[in-house]
Amino acid sequence: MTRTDEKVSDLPRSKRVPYTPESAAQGVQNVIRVLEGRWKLVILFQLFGGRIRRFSDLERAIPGVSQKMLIQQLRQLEADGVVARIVHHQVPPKVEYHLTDWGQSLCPALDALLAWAESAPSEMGS
Amino acid sequence: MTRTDEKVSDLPRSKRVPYTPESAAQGVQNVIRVLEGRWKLVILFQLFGGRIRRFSDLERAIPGVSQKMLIQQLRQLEADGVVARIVHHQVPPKVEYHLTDWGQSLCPALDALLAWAESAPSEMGS
DNA sequence: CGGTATCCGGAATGATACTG
DNA sequence: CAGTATCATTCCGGATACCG
Repeated sequence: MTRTDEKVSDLPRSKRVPYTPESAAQGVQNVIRVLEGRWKLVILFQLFGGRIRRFSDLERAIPGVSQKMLIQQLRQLEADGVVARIVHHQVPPKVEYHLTDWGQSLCPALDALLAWAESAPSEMGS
Repeated sequence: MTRTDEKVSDLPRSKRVPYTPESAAQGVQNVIRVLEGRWKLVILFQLFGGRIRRFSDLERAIPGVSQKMLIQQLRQLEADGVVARIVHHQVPPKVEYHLTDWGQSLCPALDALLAWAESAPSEMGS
């Protein structure tokens, strides 16, 4: 496994396409930045599978989140093109959120991370 | 693409294995937690491909990092079982870092994230 | 209902100096 | 060389109050 003529899949994209190790790290960091935040992943998992939820739905579905945080993370996800926002101009106001196609396509990558975590050597306890 | 009888791969693991959407989000958050930190991914990309680097190598290879942050993030990655540390008892001191097998196996998952980012609808500018 | 505005505390990061 | 210790700063998230 530590051969020098290693498999291509053992090397990151940075070694296969015109990316330096630094820019590749940068690229992944950008992704992490999109995903990080106390509530973003929770929101995403509430929306995966094409589900559409109102602001108040999310608020109720995510115990402990404040309005400030919920709207903030939703806005960031929206700015990043992961989540879409639909405003129904009516009273009382109604705003719905759902994943963009691109946001939905994040699912397999997240699964890969989950699978990686599950493949841990089983001594992780700290 | 927005059918209701969606493909299995359109749903996260939480819908296929005994995980709730919440615990699935929790699982991914744990992974993010391992990966987050201003310098961790940079360190990882310096180590991918079975590379072994000394502390000072990393310090030089990662412009802008302080000794404090470098050692802190290395220690955390080590505690999480991603990075291994080899101390050569000699003077001057020599300490080498490399990825564990498990850490190396993170590469494909990161590539998936990178691929996802590259598949963006091309309006991301904010 | 779906937000905004403001204040606050703790954690993460950075700068700098010192050490085995 | 490979760290540790201390202090300063910046950032993130929580609490609360108010608004169209």
